Amino acid sequence: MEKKRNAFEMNIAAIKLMIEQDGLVPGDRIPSERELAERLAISRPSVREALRTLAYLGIIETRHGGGSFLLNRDDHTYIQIIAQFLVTGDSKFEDLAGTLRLLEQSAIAQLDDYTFLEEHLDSDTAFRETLINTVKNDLFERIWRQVNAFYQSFGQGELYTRAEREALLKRS
Amino acid sequence: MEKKRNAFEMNIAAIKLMIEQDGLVPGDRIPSERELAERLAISRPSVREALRTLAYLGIIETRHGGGSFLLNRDDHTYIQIIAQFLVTGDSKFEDLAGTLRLLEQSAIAQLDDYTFLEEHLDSDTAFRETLINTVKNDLFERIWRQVNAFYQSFGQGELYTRAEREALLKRS
DNA sequence: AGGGGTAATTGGTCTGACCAATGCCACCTG
DNA sequence: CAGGTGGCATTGGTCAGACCAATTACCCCT
Repeated sequence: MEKKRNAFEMNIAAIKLMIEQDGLVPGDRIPSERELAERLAISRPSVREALRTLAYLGIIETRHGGGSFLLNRDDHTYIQIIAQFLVTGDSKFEDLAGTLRLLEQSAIAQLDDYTFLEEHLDSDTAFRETLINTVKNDLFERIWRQVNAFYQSFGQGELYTRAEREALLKRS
Repeated sequence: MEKKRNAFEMNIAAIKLMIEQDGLVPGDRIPSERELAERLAISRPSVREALRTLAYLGIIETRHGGGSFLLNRDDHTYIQIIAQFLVTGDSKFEDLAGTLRLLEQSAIAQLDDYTFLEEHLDSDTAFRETLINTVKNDLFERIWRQVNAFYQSFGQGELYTRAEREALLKRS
């Protein structure tokens, strides 16, 4: 395929290829930085630049003095990375509240039984937390948690009043 | 809060913070590696490890001899990069499709006039793109775009059939 | 056999150097 | 004066080597 990629990306690809060829599985330790440098015929700084990126992506984990280990792909660290860049910059606070309302509205729309939600009408956080848990979708839940965490970091209060919570349930 | 992050992630955060404080916008050139090292009081290899990661994520672009430049957010390729490492199970894919349906459902729920959407019933992508544009919420739109880009990277086809698109409009 | 301490291993960081590509600017040439 | 053209400064790309810090492995002594 494209062999015009720069050296850095080729190094990442080479390390990935070596992991596959060595038959390494999540949890295994990958060769040390010095050994990788020797096997790939590149310097250790170059190896480190590649490993640091892989670690940032959640592909591997490095332990000082211990080594680098393949991570389980189910750790879902990728969504954290995505969220980190989603919430940076110029996202206004109104966007945060609005996005939360949209997410929770779609969660309510697919509810068939919502009687147990009435038990949490008194607490804004418990109400919304319980609501999101009814959606059996891990990605959706993680997105909501990130947006909600960012919303909370602004130190704002409740998203809905009690009357609004009651109205949400009656509308369905 | 979490200030126990390792030095590498703090360097990335520091560079991102400097970009914001300097008021840099996409297209601008960021300080040279040597200048960054001096301003952040770290070594150039450490700066490079951070910059290489940012470049791999598509946040910046580096030109040999020219410098490093901020890229437009829309050009970020980290979704595809991460997807490259996650192409294993279809369980994740189900989450992607489900999340997209939830997001778009909430977009439809707040529509009052949807006649112009009928013009795009023939195209799945145009239909959903137009739908999201009706929501005047930058953060919501960005989340949708990222999830949709992730979904597309799996090479799947349409999210809805034409009949489903028509049903979505009639239900409102 | 168990515990403790030391040495080897490994990641973390830095200094310094040199090469390669780019960009700028003065200089030369028509 | 206009345009090219060469060289020099800047900047990224890569490497070698060194030293520190944390962990691990192993040996030795009890």
